[in-house]
Amino acid sequence: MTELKRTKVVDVLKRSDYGSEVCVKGWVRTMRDSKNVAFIALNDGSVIHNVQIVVDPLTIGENILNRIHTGASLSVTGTLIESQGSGQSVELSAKEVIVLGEANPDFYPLQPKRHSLEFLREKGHLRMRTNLFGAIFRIRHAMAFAIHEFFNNKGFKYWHSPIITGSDAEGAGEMFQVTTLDLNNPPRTEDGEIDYSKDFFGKMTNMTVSGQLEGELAALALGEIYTFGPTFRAENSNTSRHLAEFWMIEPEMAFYDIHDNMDLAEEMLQYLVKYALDNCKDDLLFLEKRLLEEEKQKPQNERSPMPLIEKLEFVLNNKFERLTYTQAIEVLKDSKPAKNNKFEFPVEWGIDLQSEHERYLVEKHFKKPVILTDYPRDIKAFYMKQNDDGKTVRAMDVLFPGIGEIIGGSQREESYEKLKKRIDEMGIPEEEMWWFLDTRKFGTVPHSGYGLGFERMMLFVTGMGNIRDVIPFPRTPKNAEF
RNA sequence: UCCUCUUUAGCUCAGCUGGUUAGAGCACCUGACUGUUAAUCAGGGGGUCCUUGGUUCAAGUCCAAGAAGGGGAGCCA
Repeated sequence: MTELKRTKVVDVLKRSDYGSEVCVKGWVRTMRDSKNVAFIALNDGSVIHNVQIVVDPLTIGENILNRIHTGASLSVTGTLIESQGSGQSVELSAKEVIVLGEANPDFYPLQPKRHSLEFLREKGHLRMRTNLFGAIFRIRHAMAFAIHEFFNNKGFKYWHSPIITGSDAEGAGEMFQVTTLDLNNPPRTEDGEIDYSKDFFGKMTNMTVSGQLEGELAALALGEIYTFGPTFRAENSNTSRHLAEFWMIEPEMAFYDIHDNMDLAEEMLQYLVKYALDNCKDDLLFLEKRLLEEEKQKPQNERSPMPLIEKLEFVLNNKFERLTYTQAIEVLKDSKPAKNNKFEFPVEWGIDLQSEHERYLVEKHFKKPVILTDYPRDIKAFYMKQNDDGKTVRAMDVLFPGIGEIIGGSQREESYEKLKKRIDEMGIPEEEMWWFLDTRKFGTVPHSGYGLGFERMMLFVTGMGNIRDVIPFPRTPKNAEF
């Protein structure tokens, strides 16, 4: 018998040439059987939907059917038929079922029922076999692809900043050290300090916390670049919005001022949302339905203001609100919670905005994404362009409902003197920054850039609540399983 | 790191002011059923009540410490 080529489930479901022979392969989601007929829901990850296999126990045989449980992998050859049931239009009438791999029901942890997200996190090696995580990771792929498509369409060059850095001046948080020294017996200098000249790179090295500084070098040569790679922060952060290893998109553009920067950020975010709506509708519908069911159990005031797809369309169809930090402080001071002393942290010019302040602006006051600019100099990074007022810098943060800061960026300081002065003021060792300063010494130009947290974008698009559920294998304090 | 909540069957959870043999639904096994959609119905097996220590005649239940996990905060993307 000549072997029939496999057809993916996503393609089988589109067909209507009833009577054709078809071969599908996949994993069993559920099996229902009765005396004369059994039904197998088979999924192969190509689409959220299953194909229904109709099995006549006399044809296939009890010894095969007894080996089929949720999670088992099958190769099924059969005839494409119009479904007599109501849940689907096509199904497969099985002629041959081969059990590729059994899944012992005494040990296979996934059941055809709802599991808690916490439980599935502990089964991180299997959770992508569920409808939910299948949908999430198909969308994750689509978002990554859309990012490359967006920037490529605009002529940006995909740039690879190094993962291992010899600089600890990136200024975005605690770093993971990279070393090949024997930790039990490290070489020491005469002073008793660890002698990093004996380390692999001849100096102390760490995992990068940002590819921005090297990205700026590239922007000042190629014009417009973006990075898209993993980033590492050794912060002891235990929240639903932080990971120790996450993916970040960092565009850097020569000749862009802060307004060009904001335009690009807004256009990119809307492009990604549109891409999801255009290409991931089935998965989004599943996520929306799941979210609605989940929220039924919550009190009214904790529920989302609109269903997932409506929320995405809203962001797509409305301009982001743009205002300065100073204006935002005015709005906050005038707000009800401020007047009733409801904010835990009082509002005054100069403070770093707290979560409660950002949430008020985005979720209560403007009710849409907000871009804040021109923050006080003292609460922002050294490389941001200083305004003429001597107090503020040309920073921009994009704030999203439910997520908070999804993008942080700025116009960069292009003046050698001003940048040098700031580096000195903040006590950053100049010998580590000479190459960065050189860009301002030789052919400097106005330029801008920002960083988008990929998983935070994923949170928004999928409507998920915990960042650990939108990355395949989350790395967080005390957790590096799988 | 701080605040707060949780930890009982494979999973999701109930178990009141301490009191005999620890409960349900789902899953699993057996049987019934001509087409099911997380099928249904009947029966069955299944527990170191997170760990350690304490209070008590008696602890799943009260107290203390620890561990793991959730939610919130800080840091940020």
